[in-house]
Amino acid sequence: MKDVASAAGVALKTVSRVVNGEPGVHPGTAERVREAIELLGYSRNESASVLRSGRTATVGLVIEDVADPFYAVLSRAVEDVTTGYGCMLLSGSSSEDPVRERELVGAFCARRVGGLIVVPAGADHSYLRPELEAGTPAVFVDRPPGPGLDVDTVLTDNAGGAGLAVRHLLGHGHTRIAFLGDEPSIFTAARRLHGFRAALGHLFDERLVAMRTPTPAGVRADVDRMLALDAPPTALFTGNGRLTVTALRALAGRLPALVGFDDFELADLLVPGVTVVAQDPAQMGRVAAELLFRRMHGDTGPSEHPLLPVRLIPRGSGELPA
Amino acid sequence: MKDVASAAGVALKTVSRVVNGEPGVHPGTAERVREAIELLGYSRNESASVLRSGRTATVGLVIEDVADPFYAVLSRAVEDVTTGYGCMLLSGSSSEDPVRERELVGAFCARRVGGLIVVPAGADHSYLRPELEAGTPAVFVDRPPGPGLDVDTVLTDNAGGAGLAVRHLLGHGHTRIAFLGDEPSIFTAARRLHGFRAALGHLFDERLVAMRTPTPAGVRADVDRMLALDAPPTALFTGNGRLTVTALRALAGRLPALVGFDDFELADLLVPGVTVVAQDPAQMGRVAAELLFRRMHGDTGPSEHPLLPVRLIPRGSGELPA
DNA sequence: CGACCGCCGGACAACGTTGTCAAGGGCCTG
DNA sequence: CAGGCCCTTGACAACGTTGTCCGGCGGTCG
Repeated sequence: MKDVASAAGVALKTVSRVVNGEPGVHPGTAERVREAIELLGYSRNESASVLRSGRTATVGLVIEDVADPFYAVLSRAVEDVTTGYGCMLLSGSSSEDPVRERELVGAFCARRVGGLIVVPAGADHSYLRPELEAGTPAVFVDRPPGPGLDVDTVLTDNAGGAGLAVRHLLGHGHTRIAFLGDEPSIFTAARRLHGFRAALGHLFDERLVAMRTPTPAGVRADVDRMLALDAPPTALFTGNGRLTVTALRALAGRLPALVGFDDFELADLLVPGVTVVAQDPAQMGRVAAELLFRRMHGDTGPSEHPLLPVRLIPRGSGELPA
Repeated sequence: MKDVASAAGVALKTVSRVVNGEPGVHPGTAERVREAIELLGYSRNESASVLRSGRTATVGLVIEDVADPFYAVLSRAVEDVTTGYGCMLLSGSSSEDPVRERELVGAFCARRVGGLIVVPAGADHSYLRPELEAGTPAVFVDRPPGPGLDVDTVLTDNAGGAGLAVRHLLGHGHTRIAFLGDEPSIFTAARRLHGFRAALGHLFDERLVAMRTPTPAGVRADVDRMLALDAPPTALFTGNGRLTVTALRALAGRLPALVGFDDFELADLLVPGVTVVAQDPAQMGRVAAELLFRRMHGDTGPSEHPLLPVRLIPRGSGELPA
């Protein structure tokens, strides 16, 4: 910048003004400065700018895994909103590891992000308190923070969605409905189990519930065990997209009625089409990002907790008779 | 940091030494400093650190769209390697827009990233020259840079893969093979067309080629036109994952033999299973990232251009007879 | 017992930018 | 014609950290 200033024959500050589009610079001067910038291939040092001004125009996003289509779509939505506000997005995958989550948040804060969007992996987020008090807003997405932290959240109606699925299957005559879910320590899995149980009422049977990290072998074992019962299930409710796909492979043709939580590409092309309770990850990302930017722009109202609706999409597998 | 220093009763520099794990600090002093850090919830200001030292421990990644599973997996692989080297990953989606690509690269450079991994959208990358000369290495992935830029690339054997697909179909008796590809201005699409044409030789028929951005309506029109020919194709080669899926929908049961470029989840569960020529996006990301880190660590050898192999996975759709 | 050496801690400048404040010059108004 | 105001420009300090250099203290060797 010093070089640009001397090349254009002006003071440092004038170059700074031009670079930042501040008013009060003679158009001719500005043009000369711009030429010098072009000529020298100058690019502003963001670090120095941040250091001096305290502003970063950066937002941090912690998700579970970018390679998971659900979070990939969510990321993209957040990125689009962020870009729309002239900000950059920093993101990282926690791999469901609380330690990694905390490292990522720490790295983002050290880079002085203006705000955080977090899909939490851990159960304790007291480490965030200093940042929140320092004025860095945070929005929790898909799962709430640990106890004692009053921040905005954007959650899906997990229990309601599970209820929707169960009632749909009940409506097609099923009374033996099984549930395959993720680890019960994961918030969404627990909420979906809750909704499942509540909608089934006295029809709930513990033997028809299996909750674990969805590995092919594990899911196959669960499916085999359930199908071998004296009174096997006639319908299956799978608790997330990965489980639905894993279960379809494990079933290998022995297809009971099936409704899955989460939509996925090609669900419509399978035979039969897979009926799902669909969330909208892009909407989730947009809502969270917009909320975050409102906070970053100074909205200090009480914390908000929008609950996003789900939608049942019948495609065939959920409409098979009992 | 100043506060930490006075709380611990030491000088600024000593705190700096502790934070950076530099030698030459009495263990007891270091412990006192760490306690003060913990107590005050201090976190180093990365901007100031970068400004002073010039080092960033950050890598920039420009891809086409995080929400695309191919790039999502690639991103994750790059992120894992980056994390392994103690670096942070900055990434952004260009949406196939050269202007956006350039903006992203500019933003990354302004943040003084240590290196760049780019899936280029544009055809001219001379704007990168100053950065490269300034010592910021770059690796181009999936597509080469515009002419006149001597940088590392990591590409897939696109033409070879297309040839593999065509010979597979020829081997099952097909002589009328159609090609649906993306915009020919996209490098990979052009290379795949090239391989397709070369492998077909005199059997190549221009009426059986359609190249465009894969919209459902457009692909349907292409498919309808080809199937209505006097001598319709008996086999179809689709030029990327998105096209394969779009074509499957457009075909709606009128299924000729089909081989797709790119593997995709559930390809094995469709009926028949979809035969594909599979790339390995994770490997692509890893190779590119490792190469970049070698450059960042000072390897100044001649530019490298690994060509990643592809693999034909027969699943049924490519083995249908003519 | 004295001098030298090594180890540890501290003072200070500098990184590149921007906020503050002030000064110069031209133009409008009284 | 003079005074004042606005527009444009510039000088300077400060942001938080780290590299450089120096000083003091204790131990060891001659």
